[in-house]
Amino acid sequence: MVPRGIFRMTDGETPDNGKPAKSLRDEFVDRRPTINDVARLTGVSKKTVSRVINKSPAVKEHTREEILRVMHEIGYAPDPQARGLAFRRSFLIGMIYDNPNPQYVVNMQQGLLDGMRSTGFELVVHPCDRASPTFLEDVRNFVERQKLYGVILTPSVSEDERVPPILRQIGCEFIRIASVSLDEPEHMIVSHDHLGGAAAGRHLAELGHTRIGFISGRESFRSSHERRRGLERALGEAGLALDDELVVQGAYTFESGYDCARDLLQRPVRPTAIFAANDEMAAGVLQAARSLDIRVPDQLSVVGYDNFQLAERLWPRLTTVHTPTREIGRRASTKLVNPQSAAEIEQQDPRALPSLVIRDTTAPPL
Amino acid sequence: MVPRGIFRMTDGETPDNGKPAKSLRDEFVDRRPTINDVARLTGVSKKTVSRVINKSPAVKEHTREEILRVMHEIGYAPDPQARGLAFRRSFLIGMIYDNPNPQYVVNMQQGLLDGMRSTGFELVVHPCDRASPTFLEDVRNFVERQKLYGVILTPSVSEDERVPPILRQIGCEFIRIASVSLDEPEHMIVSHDHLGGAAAGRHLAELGHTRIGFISGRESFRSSHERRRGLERALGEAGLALDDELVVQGAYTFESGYDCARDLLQRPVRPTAIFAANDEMAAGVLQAARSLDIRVPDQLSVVGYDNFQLAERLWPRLTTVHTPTREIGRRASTKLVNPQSAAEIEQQDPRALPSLVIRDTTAPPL
DNA sequence: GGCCTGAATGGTAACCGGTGTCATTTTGCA
DNA sequence: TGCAAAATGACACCGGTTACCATTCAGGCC
Repeated sequence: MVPRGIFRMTDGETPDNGKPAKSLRDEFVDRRPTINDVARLTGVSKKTVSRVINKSPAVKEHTREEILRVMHEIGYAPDPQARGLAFRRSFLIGMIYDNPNPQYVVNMQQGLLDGMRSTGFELVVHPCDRASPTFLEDVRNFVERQKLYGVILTPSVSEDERVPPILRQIGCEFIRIASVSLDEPEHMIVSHDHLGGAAAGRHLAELGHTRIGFISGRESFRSSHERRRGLERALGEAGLALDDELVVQGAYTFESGYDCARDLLQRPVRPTAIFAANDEMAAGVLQAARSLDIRVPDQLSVVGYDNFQLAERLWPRLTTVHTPTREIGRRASTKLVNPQSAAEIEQQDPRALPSLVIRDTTAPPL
Repeated sequence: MVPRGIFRMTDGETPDNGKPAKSLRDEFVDRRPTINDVARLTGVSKKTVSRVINKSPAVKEHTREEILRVMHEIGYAPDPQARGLAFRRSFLIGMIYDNPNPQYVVNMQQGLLDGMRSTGFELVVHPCDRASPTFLEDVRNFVERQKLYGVILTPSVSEDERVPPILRQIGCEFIRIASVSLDEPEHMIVSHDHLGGAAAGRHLAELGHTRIGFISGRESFRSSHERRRGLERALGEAGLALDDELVVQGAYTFESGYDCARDLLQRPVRPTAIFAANDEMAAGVLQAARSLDIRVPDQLSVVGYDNFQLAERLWPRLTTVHTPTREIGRRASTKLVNPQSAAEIEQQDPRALPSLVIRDTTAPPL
C-alpha cells in the first residue's frame, strides 16, 4: 500500500493556480529548494526528510526512495549552514600548519581533499605562527568560531603539546600528522620517518661509505630526530656507527644546508657521503660541493629526504627518500570524516610508508 | 544621563542565586556566549546588539561602547553560521584553481589570507579539473551549496569564459586573476605579464643576443601569450625581431622544457639565448644544455619566469622574472572583502608589477 | 511655551533551513 | 484483537537577521 500523500505534487493548502504543467525544477530558478519544499512535494513532514538526509534507519524504504527521488528531481541539497547551526558544528575541516615548504603544504592539502571528496565537507586552510604569543589564542578562536567539525594538525604544529588539550576542551576532533606516534592512535597519522632514515643509511652503507655526515633540522623538529634515529639504526646493523663529529645542525633551509655542508667538507678528513634531513638542505649541499670543486657523486654522495619536485630538477638528480605526503593526508581526512572506512584502509594498504628513490647523487666512495 | 539598564548585570527576570560574585567569563566555560547574553548583560535588546555587530550608525555612542565592552569581557563573537543563515550568504571565500604548480598555489593562498586577516572571513580551497565534463557543475555546486561570499579565480580557471555567467547568476562576487584584463576592472586583478616578458627581452637584447629562442606554454595559456608579446615588443624596440623558427611550444612542465630545449639546441644554427615562459621549463632547459655539453651562461643564456624558490636552487642560479603572486593575492581578497580600501592600495602601491631578477644564467653571447 | 513633525533609537515577532525531543500513528506479529 | 515496535509528525530551538512598529527626542512653528 502506498503511503498517503507520497505522490501528491502540491500541498492541499497550496492553491493550484492553473498554469500549464511545468517541470518541478522551474519553481526553483530564483530560489534554492529547501527541506520544506521536499516535504511538501512528497507529502511528509520535514522531520522525515531530515531523517533521510541523515541516513536514519527509521524511515521505510519506500518513503526514503520517494523522498530521494524528489530531492534529485528538484536538485535539492541541504544547506550546510542551517545544518551546522542546528548541529552546533560546521561541516568544515581546518588544516592548521606552520610549515615553510610550499610543496609539503600543497601535497598535504591535495591529500586531505582526496579524502574529503564528495563527502560534503570543505577544507579551510589556516597557516599560523607557532612562535607568536597569540598562537594558542589564534587556534582556539579559529576552531571555536567556525565550530570546525575537525582539525588536521601538521608538523610542526602537530608536535605542540599545548594544542590537543584546547581542542579536547572545545570538543573538536583532530588528527595529528607526525613522524612518530605522540598520542593515542585514533588521533595520529604517523609517517614513520625512522624507516626512511634507515633506508637512506642502508643505501649508503651498502655503497661502502663509512664516513657519513648528517645535517639535521632544528632541535625541536621531531622528523629530524626520527630520520637520524633511522640512519643510526641502519648503520648499526651494518656494523658502523654515526660519528657525532659529523653531525651538524641545520634548519631545514637551503641556506643552512649550504653552510653546514661547507663546514663538513672543509674538515681535515671530510665525509664521503652526506645525508641531509630534507631536500632543501640537500640542494644546499650540492651547491656547497660545487663551490668547493667537489664532484658529486664521485667525491661525495648526497641523500636528501622528502622527494619533492626539486629533487628531480637539481643536477645531479638527487637521491632521496620519498614521503607519501598526499597519501598520508588522504588517510588523515578520511579518518576524520569517515572513521570506519579509514580503519580498513590503514590495515591493507602499505603505500603510506617512506621509500628510497635512487637517482644520481650517490655512488661508492673513491 | 545614563540610559536605563545599561549597567545592570542581570535581567530583572533572572533570579540572583546568591552565589559569590564571579567573573562574567565563568558563566561561559561550557557554553559560548550568544547575542542574547550580550543583550541581557547590557540591558538592551538583541536588535541593538545586532546593530553594533553590523556597525549600524543608528546606535548611540555610549550604548555602543558599553555593548562592545561587555562583548569583550565575556569573549563574545557572533556565530558565522547563524549570521550566514540569516544573511543567506556565508563568510567564506573560495579559491578555485586548476594549477599544477604548488609554489604558485601556496603563494596565492598566502596572499589571499593576508588580505583576509582579521576580517572574520575564512578561505576554502577548491582545486578542480577544467577538462572534466562535470567542471562547471562542480563549480556551481561548490559556490551555491556553501553560499560563498566570494570567489577567487586563478589561472587557468580565470580564463574560462563559461564561469563568470554562472557566478553572476548565483549572485556570487568574484575576482579573476589573470595576466591580462578580460573583463570589467572590478572583477579583475591583472599581473601584467607582458611587462615581465619585455623586461626579459630587454635584458637579453642589452647583453647583445640576437638569436633568441622562446619556449611557450600551451596555446590556451594567456600568460604564455603575454610573456611572448612582451618579449617581441622589447626586441622590436631594440631593432630586433623574434624569429618564428625559434619559437617552440612547451607545456609549462620541466619535461616539456627539456624536450623543447633539446630541439632548439640541436638546430644547425642554435640560439644563443632561450627565454622559457616559466621556471619549470627553464630548469628543463638547463638540464638539456647539460646533456648536450653546452655551458650556461657562456654558450647559452637562459631566462625563466616566475622566480619560484626553484630558481635559486638551480645551478647556475636562474635569471628570471619575479611575479609578485602573494601581493596579487592580497589585493584580490582585499578587493572582495574590503573594496574601498582596495581601491586606494591599487593606486599608490606599484609592488604588484613583475620585475627582472638577474642571476647567473645570463651573459653576453660568445 | 505647547504642539507637531520627522529622525533616531529600541522592542517584538517572524524567519533563515535545518535538528532534537517526545508524542502519536501505523505496522507486524502472536 | 491486542500489544510492542517501527514509522512519522508537532513543536521548540540553534543564533543570528529583517520587517515593522512603538517610543523617545530634537527642532521648527505658531
